[in-house]
Amino acid sequence: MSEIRTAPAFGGESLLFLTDEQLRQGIEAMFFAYRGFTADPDRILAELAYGRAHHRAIHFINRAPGTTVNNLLAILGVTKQSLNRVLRTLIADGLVESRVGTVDKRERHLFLTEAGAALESRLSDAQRARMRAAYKDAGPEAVAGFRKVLEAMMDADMRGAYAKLRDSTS
Amino acid sequence: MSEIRTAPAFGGESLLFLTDEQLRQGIEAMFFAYRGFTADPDRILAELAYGRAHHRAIHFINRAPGTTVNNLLAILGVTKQSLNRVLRTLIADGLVESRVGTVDKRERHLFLTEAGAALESRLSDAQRARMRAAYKDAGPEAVAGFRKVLEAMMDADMRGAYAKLRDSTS
DNA sequence: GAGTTTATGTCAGTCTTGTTGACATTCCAA
DNA sequence: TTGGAATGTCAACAAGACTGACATAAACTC
Repeated sequence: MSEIRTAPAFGGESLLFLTDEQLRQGIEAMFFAYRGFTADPDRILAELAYGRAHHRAIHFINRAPGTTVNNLLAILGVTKQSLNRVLRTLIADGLVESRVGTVDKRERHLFLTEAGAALESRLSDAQRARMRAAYKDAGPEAVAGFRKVLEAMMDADMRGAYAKLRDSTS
Repeated sequence: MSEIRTAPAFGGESLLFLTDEQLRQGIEAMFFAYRGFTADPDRILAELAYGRAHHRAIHFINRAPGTTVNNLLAILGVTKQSLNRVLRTLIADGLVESRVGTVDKRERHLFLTEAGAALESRLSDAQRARMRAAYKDAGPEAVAGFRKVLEAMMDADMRGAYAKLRDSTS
C-alpha cells in the first residue's frame, strides 16, 4: 500500500514527508492533539452535566444565529433524533431559543439566550486560550500550514460547509 | 478574554493569526478535519462490528508490541474497565494475544496476531491514504507547520508519550 | 514472614451520544 | 388536493465512556 517507502527526491522536491512513518506520526499527533483540543471545554461541561454534543450545538448556533435545525443537522453530521435530544435539554434549560420561521413556518430558527451566550463564551474562551497558546508557540507560518493540511483532510462536503462558515464573518 | 481584538503589529511581527476570528476558524477546521480523519477507518470498523476504541487499541499495540495493559491505559486515557471490554473482544476474536510477563508475572504483554496485524494494515492504509492526499495537497512546509501546531496543542503528558512513540521508530 | 502496594480482571450500574424504526403534524408546491 | 419536505416525538437499542466495589496474584517493604 505504501507508495513511497524510501525517500527519493523527484524533480528536486523531497518527498520525505510522505513516508509511512511520517504519516503515522501525523496520525498520532492528530489523536493526541484532539484530546487536548477538547480537554478544557470538557471540564467545564462536566460541571454542568453537559457533554460535547451540547458544546457543538451551542457553538454552531452562536456561529450562525437563526440557523435551522436541518442546517445544524448537516453541519454536525448526526441524526435529528440525536440532535433533538440535545436541543430539548438546552431549550428546557433556557440556553437556546427556538423560533418558528416567518417565511417557512415548518422551520425552527435557533438562537442563544443570554445564558446560552454566556456559556458559549466560557467554553470558547477556554478552547481559544489553548489554541492561542499553541498558535503563539508555533508561529504564523506553522499556523498557515496547520490550516492548509486540516482543510485538505476534510470530506468534500464539510470543506464546503467550513468555507461557508469561514467566509461569513472574517 | 480576548487578548488581541484588533491586529496590531508588534516588533515588526504581525499577530493577525491570533485574533479570535482566526482562532475560531482553527477550532472549526479541527472539528471538521477530525471527522474526515476518522471517516475511512470508521467505515471498515462498522463492517466488522468494531468501533474506534478497537482501532485505537489495535493501533497502539501494533505501534509498541508487547506493551502492558497499564501502559496502553496511560496512552489511551480511558479507564481499565473500558479498555478491558475492548481487549476482551479482540482477544476472543483472535486479533490480540495477551502473554503473562516473564519478569513481572502480574503484567500482561499485548501483541497482535496475524489476523490482528492484517486488520491493522487495512485500517492504517485507509487512514494513511487520506493523510497522504492531504499532505500532498498541502506540501512539505504546511505539513511541518501542521505537526508543530498539533504538538503545541497537546497536554504536556501526552506530548511526552507522543515524543516517546515518535522517536522509537523514526 | 506479614503487610502493603501494584497490575490486572471482573461485576454491576449509570451516563452520553449515537443509531433505527415508526408515526404525527404542519405546511409548501405541483 | 395530494404528495413530499421539515420537524418533532416515542421507543428501543448499542457503543463506549464512567464510578465503585471486589478478587487475585505477584512484587515490594519493613
